[in-house]
Amino acid sequence: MKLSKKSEYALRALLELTLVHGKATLQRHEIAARQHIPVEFLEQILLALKRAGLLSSRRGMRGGYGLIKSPEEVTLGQVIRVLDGPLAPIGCVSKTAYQKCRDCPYTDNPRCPVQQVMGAVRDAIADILDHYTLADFAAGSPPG
Amino acid sequence: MKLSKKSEYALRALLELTLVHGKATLQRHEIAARQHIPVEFLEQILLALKRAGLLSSRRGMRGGYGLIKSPEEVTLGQVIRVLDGPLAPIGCVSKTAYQKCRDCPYTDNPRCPVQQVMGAVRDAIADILDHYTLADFAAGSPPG
DNA sequence: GCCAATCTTGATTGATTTACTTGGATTCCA
DNA sequence: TGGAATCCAAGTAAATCAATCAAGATTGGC
Repeated sequence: MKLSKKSEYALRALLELTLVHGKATLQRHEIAARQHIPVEFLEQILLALKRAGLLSSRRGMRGGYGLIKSPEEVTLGQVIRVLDGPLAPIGCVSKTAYQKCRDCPYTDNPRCPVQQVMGAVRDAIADILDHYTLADFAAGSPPG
Repeated sequence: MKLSKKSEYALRALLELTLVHGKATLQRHEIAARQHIPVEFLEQILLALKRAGLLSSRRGMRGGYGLIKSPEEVTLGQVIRVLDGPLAPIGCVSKTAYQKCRDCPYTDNPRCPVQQVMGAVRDAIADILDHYTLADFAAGSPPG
């Protein structure tokens, strides 16, 4: 049940980009300094977020990164899925990346006890993270 | 946000032991066969559950493992913590294994945005798993 | 008392993942 | 054209995961 450093850094980087959204862009070393993130590691995270369509970037001397979408329409769930994959604790209850469980005596019967509990856990996690936007996150207050 | 194979197998093994609770004990190969678990791997899981005080065991020819506690008083949260460690996605929001987060610009200020979201996620997970007993699990119906 | 079945314990392995690092290529602006 | 930035593919060291293996300890049955 762990969040990777990659996802944590991604959230923190997006926090900084949300704070300056509309006003400025930031270079990787600025984000790294503000959030104490190893700069070269941060780079590959920003790149992934860019490929996922969340960030724009600009090379060269006055380059940097900026948030493309408005902070109200990006959820933390989306971000974490980009870097860590599905939120579900187990493949057979994932809604975004379902995977049939083999080697299980119930083989995908929805009455499988493991599937039932983990389905509930997945829903609880997704309920929070898919409703928590970057705007909520930067404001430091839960959505609602 | 993943559940390890170890924890999954532990839950499935305990499911079998719950089903025969009070009536019989089971040997590791019986559990392994019913739940398709590699027997030597299962062994170290059962041992960990025994050390955690959940199982009793008996060596020799008519040996085997049995559930010590009643299925109503063992929660899935307890089981998963034995094998996978804390439920919290990040150390600084764990209640059973709190760890101060260093290298974070907020250094443990409860207003840290990451701490706020992940705290909510931890609570949601624990709310489910710490109220879901082995009895609920074996019955295939959520607690309540 | 001996044997075979069973649990107990610790070490080891191989694959994968994590958290970075390195080295270069490309782009932009002055 | 040169320096400052992003882009991108690999590589690496350490940890973790999922087993596997090899010996020992204990018990029941004969």
